[in-house]
Amino acid sequence: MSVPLYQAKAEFFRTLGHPARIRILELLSERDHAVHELLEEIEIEQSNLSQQLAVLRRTSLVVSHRHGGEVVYSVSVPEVRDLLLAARSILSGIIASRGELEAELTSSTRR
Amino acid sequence: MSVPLYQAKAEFFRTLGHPARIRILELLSERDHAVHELLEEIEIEQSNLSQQLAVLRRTSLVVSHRHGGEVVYSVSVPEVRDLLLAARSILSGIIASRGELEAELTSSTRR
DNA sequence: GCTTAATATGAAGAAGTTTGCAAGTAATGT
DNA sequence: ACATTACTTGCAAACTTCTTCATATTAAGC
Repeated sequence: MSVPLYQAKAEFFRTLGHPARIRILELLSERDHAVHELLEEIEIEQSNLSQQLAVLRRTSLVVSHRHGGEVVYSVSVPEVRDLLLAARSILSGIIASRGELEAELTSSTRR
Repeated sequence: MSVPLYQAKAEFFRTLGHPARIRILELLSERDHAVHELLEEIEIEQSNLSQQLAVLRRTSLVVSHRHGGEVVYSVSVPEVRDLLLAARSILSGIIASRGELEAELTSSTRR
């Protein structure tokens, strides 16, 4: 296994490690969106959105096409959707067990 | 969908966004390892490894058990393995198409 | 050609992460 | 008890990422 693979993987995950970028990918995995449409859905400054889109473009997770006045973005890798779903299920598992633990620690049945 | 979910997802991915942490998870998803065993596999200072393990512990992705003199780590969420595999396949897709592109741009068949 | 809407880029400060070092705790062998 | 091996923690310096503001680019409508 080539040495810098871990590096590449880490970078890939770091790309996903931002709330705005996650939302962008979720919106785009439903359907293509123009930038101003994304801007309506996501609570973020215009230039910031543009920066986050640039990050996703750099890692080739999305591609953009000019369509008249608008720039339309789409996910270039459909499997990203599965990855987001997998992450969601892992996360909810973790949150659920954390919740149980907390409930146990907080409950008056013991302590 | 609760508002801070994107936040939680982003944090989750950020946890995976470090080469050492990826390697740790890959090693642990093969089998449990004591810290000094991980240390042999991963090129990193001992205290740094410990910090990265702490990060993974905080997010509940791994758990540790003292076993005599050693501390043994294990993945607490088996699905992490699938996630890493999914990421690998997406990544290699991206890298492959980037490679093609580069080959095209570099090749003397055009330009 | 000028204005406007849509998007991108650059730069600077704030915030967050990583790393290495020194010091701390814990169990084990002698 | 003391040295040793195995690990963790605290902290400051170096580095990376985020956010915002101002400024550029690009196409469309008048």
